This record gives sequence, structure tokens and C-alpha cells, in this order.
Amino acid sequence: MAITLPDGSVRDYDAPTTGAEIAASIGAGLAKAALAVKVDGELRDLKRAIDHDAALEIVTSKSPDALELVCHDAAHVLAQAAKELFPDIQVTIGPVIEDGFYYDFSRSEPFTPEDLEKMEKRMAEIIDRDEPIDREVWDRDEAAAFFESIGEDYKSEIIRDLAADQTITLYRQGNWIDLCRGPHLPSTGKLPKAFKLMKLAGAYWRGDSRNEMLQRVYGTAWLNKDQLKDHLTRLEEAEKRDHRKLGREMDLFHFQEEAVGSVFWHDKGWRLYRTVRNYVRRRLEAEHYQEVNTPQMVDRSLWEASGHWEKFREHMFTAQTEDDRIWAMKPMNCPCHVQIFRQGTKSYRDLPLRMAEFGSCLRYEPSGALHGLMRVRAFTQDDAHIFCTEDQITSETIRFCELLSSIYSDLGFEDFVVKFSDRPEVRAGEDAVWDQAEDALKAAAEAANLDLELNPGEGAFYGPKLEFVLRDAIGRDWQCGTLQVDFVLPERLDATYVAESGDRKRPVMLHRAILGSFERFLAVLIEHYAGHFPLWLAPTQYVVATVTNEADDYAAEVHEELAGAGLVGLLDTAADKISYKVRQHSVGKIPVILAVGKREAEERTVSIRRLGSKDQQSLALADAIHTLTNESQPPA
RNA sequence: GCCACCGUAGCUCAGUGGUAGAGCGCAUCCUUGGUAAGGAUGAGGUCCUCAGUUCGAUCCUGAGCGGCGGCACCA
Repeated sequence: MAITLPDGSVRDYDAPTTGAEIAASIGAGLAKAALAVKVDGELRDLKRAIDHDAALEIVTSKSPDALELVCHDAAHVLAQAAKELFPDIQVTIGPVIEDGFYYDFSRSEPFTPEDLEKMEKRMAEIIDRDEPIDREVWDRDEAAAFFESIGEDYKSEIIRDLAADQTITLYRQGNWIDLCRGPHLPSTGKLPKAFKLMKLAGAYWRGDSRNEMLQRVYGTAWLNKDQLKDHLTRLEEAEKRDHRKLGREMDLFHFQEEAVGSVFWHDKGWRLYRTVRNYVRRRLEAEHYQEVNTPQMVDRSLWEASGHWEKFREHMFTAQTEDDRIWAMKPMNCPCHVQIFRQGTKSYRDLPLRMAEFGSCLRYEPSGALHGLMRVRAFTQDDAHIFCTEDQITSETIRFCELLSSIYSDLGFEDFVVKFSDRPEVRAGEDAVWDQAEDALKAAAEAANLDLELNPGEGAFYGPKLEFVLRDAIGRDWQCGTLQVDFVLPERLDATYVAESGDRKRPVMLHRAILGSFERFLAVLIEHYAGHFPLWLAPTQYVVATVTNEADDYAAEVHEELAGAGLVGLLDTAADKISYKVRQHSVGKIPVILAVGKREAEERTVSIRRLGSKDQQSLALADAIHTLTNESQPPA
């Protein structure tokens, strides 16, 4: 039997052999480091028989697959520990997720934080026991009956739902046996003690809110302690830049009970909001969008016609008036934009017609969904609808992608990925229409040179969509932009244009947003910059701080000149020491501190200190104003 | 909406069945000091709300509201 190794060398072995034996035949060090094996590209247990010619690769902690193996084993060891400590629980599933794993248990008593500690300790003990982990192939019915007999009903349910041709494998480690596809490490001792149980949470069985709620234990697992430590440091870093915390510290906005899910924007937060909005508005104007504004409250009949009433009624705020009319606060702008489109007769010459609105929407989001600015009940979309012909879908998509990528770049995001979401199970429109819409969007995305990740079944109910996901400064992904092709709404709301032939035709509607919602995007922006905004975005751009009160008059003059040049800042003439002021304003994340004392007043200069730097630069007042004015200009 | 946890000063948090405390912040005064905390004094609290238990509840019990972490949802 010929085994080909990654370096191209071929070794001969008697069949059957195992990955473990092959590793041992290559070297004792490798045998010790081996975690699993890749046979013809398929990840397998080290101890599993190999009985045919194959390309083989020994997986060690240096392999890219190692972390997933480790996380998967950590989940199993957690389940074993939990079962040992709490024999009355039922185990369900425990998959690997980003940065770790979780395991869902069924138990009448809730777990406590102390239980987590106990489980973590027991996991370490199981590792110390170094119990062999062995794969067993079982008959389906026997396996199902076995799990039923030991009271593991969820496991037997999983087995019964597995595809008929699926091999049923169980993994035994010590006194514990679990249904699992594998692969696994050869023994529990191979699992690095670089894991931590992070939190307890509720989760529905099979992710369905109609099912019972299980108790989920989240853990993180790594190849070594340094990696674990780095991960925990990253979490701390993320916590420090939490927009809710910075929003309070920087006096940007607040929330309160009387208006759950709606933002009270303070002066500085609203200035940031306006800066971004004004920037986007200029970019849209340059792209020949028309900006419109539509009613906040619209009779239910329009939402019935659009189909939203049927699907989203319980998530809409409504009001009833004396005349028994029911009004809905608009949860989106699309149907209103169609109303504007329908005014007068549109010609093919009017297309593509790009209609934008900074549309304030209200949605009664489930209470558990609310999260700072990220998910609110009152928000404003940078919404637009492009009414166009089918032939124009491609060129409009390309154009949109260029605009989006340029805007993301100006706002400090260079990286983004694009996901393609196709038809969901519950949807409006014929399959033929969906075929058409999906094909058109895919073709347009190809023409725009986008690398698409597929997101099956995640489209909007009226059409497929592209989702633009940007990556922030600490590597987190945020879905912000979207482009959706819609053949349905123009039909439902009877939008037409007169074609070249003189016939009436349906326009296609492209729903598109770049930021998504201002609220959410500003949260992303705050966390991306950790509050250290570039000058053009900073709500307070500078502070003029006096070294002594003898410089007060000159400081006031500097402040006046900067304000006159269009910058926004503060004058600090308090009788505090300059070092105290530098600290205060650094903590306040003001990008530019201009210190002025007797010397500056006499020489008509300023001493500039930038946030994050200890250096100072002495500049003539006129030069400083010139420099800062230039630097504070928005892009484009 | 569901599961768990939490709710005390502007913020971060101690604490107690007999109506409360720290640090920071804030105010006033002193200090005029050259780039990340000078000093003194002082003002702030319906201990989330409502009911119950109790001689007495911020503390115990229940309900509600809100927050936080997940799940579900996200036009």
C-alpha cells in the first residue's frame, strides 16, 4: 500500500495501518505531536484504519486544522465533565464556532456561574486522566435505542433525523460515549489546557423558538496559553471601545426608559451624525440621486398593498384615529418612493431614476433584539431606490459598488466582503421572477468584479440581495450596505414607465443602502476608531488651553479665529495646570490640543499636541489655522 | 418574545432587616503652574416601580419596568 506524504515522498506500508503508526514510522517526535491525519484531504482520527493507497498528511498543532480539532474536543470534554457533575442532564449538540465552541444541555435547574467553574475544573481533570478517545461505528437503530435507554432523547432524535446513508459513529472517551461525526484527538490528554468557559445562555433546541429552551455553555479554546491570553486581551479591547460606553464618556447620546430603543442624540453625537450625513448627501448629489422626503405615517392600505402588513404587522407601530383609520409609522421607505415614482407618467428617458431619502423609520423590534445604537426602534436609513430597466441592472450595480467602496474608504474602512443571499422559503413572487432576479444580480455582481460568498435562503421576501460586510480596526465584521433586486414591488404597487416602443412596462427596483442605518453605522464608526476620530469627523476638533491666565485674551483670539475658519472646538481658560488640561482633553479624545502661554501670546504662535502623541509642534497662528482648516475638510 | 444574571450619587462600584458609603466627576475657594491627575472645602441619593411579609424593607417574597449576555427575529 503506497502512502504519499506532503513532500512528495512515497512510503510503502502493509494494509491496514493507521495514521498513528505511519507517524511513528516517520519519527518519535512526530508521533507525539500528531493530533489527527488527513487522508486524501479528509480529516480523520489518528487511530482509524487506512487500507488503500492515499495521500496523507499528519496534522499537528502547527496545521491550520488543529484549532478546529481542539475546539471540537474541548466541547466533548465539556459535555463529559457536565455529565459527570450533573448526571441528570441531557446532552444535545456542541459545535465549533468562531474563537471556540459551545455545548447545549437540557436540565430543569439553571446552571450557575459556580457550576461553570466546577465544569472547567473537571475538564482539566479529564485532560489529566488522558483517556483514549475511540471511534465506533454503530447500527442506526441500535444507536437510537441505546441513547433512548440512557435517557438521551435528544441524541436519539438526532440519529433518527440523520440521512439514511449516513454512517453512525460514536466516540467513547472514558466512561462517556457520544454521537459524533468526528474526527477527534487520540486522547483527552492531547487537549491543551488553554480553554475557558465564558458564559451561560439560553438557546432553543434546533434553533427554533417554538422548541424548548436549552442551556448553552460557551467556551473558548486555543492551542496554547498565549493564544488564550491574546484572545482574552482582544475581548477586553473590544469592551473598551464599546460604543455605549464611549457614547456616555464622550457625551454623544443616551437612552432612557421612556423611549426604549430610541436615541437621545446630544450635541456632540448629533454633530457627528450630521457630518456623516452631509458627507453622504454630497456623494449622492454627485451621483445624480434625487433626494426626497416621505410621510412618517401612512394608512395601512399601502402596507397591505406592498405585502408588508401581512408579513410584518406585529413589528409595526400603529395609531388609530377617531375616524377608525389605522396608520402605520413607516417601517421602511420603499412603498412611499414608489408613490413618488407613480406621480405623472414616467418615460424610459427618466430611467435610471435614483431616488434617495434619509428615511426615518420605526419598527417595533423584539425587546431582546435591542442593542445600543446597533439595533434600535427608531432609526434613519441612507435609503435609495433605483428605478431602472432590466438592462440597466448591471451598470447600476457596478456604479453603486464603486460609490460604496469609495465611501467606506473615506470613512476609514478599506476591507469589505460581499455576500449573495438568494430566495428565502417564505417569499413573494413567482419562481420564474426569482430566477430572473437572481440571475440578473449575479451577473451584475460578476460584472462588478465582486467575489461573492453565498448566503442561501437569506434574501428579502421580495428579492435576492447583496450584503456588504465591512471589517473594522480589530477585525470584526459588520453588515452595513445592501443592494436588492426587486421585480415584485413595482408589480404590487403598479409602477410603470412608457418604453421606447410606446408600451407600458414595469421598472425594476434596486433597493440600496450604503451605511444601512445611521444609528448602527455610527456605532460601528465609534468602535472602529475607538472614539479617536480623524479631524473631519471629530465632534470637538480642538481645544485651546491656556498655560497661565495671562494668555487668556490671546487664547480667546485663537479660538475665535479657528471657529471663524469653520472648526469646532473649546476654549479652556480654567485656572488648572497645563498637564491637568492635557490629561482632561486627552481622556476626552479631542484630536488637537493647542497650548498657549505667555511665550505663544508674545510670539503669536500656538503649541500643537496631537491626540495619541507626546510631541509638540510650535506653529505660527496663521499657519496652524491654515493646516487645521485643510485637515478638517471632509473627503470629496 | 424566550433563558440566565443585574438595577444603590452624573460615572464605576462597596454596604446593611433599624431610611447609606468610597473613588472619579461636579461646585466654591486657594494655587498661575509649560504638556496625561496641585490643594482645601462642599453639594448630590424616593437605594428602579408597585404590592406583600414585618413593629420596621434599599435589603426578604411576588409582579412590573429597564439594563446586560445569549437564543429567536431583522422588510
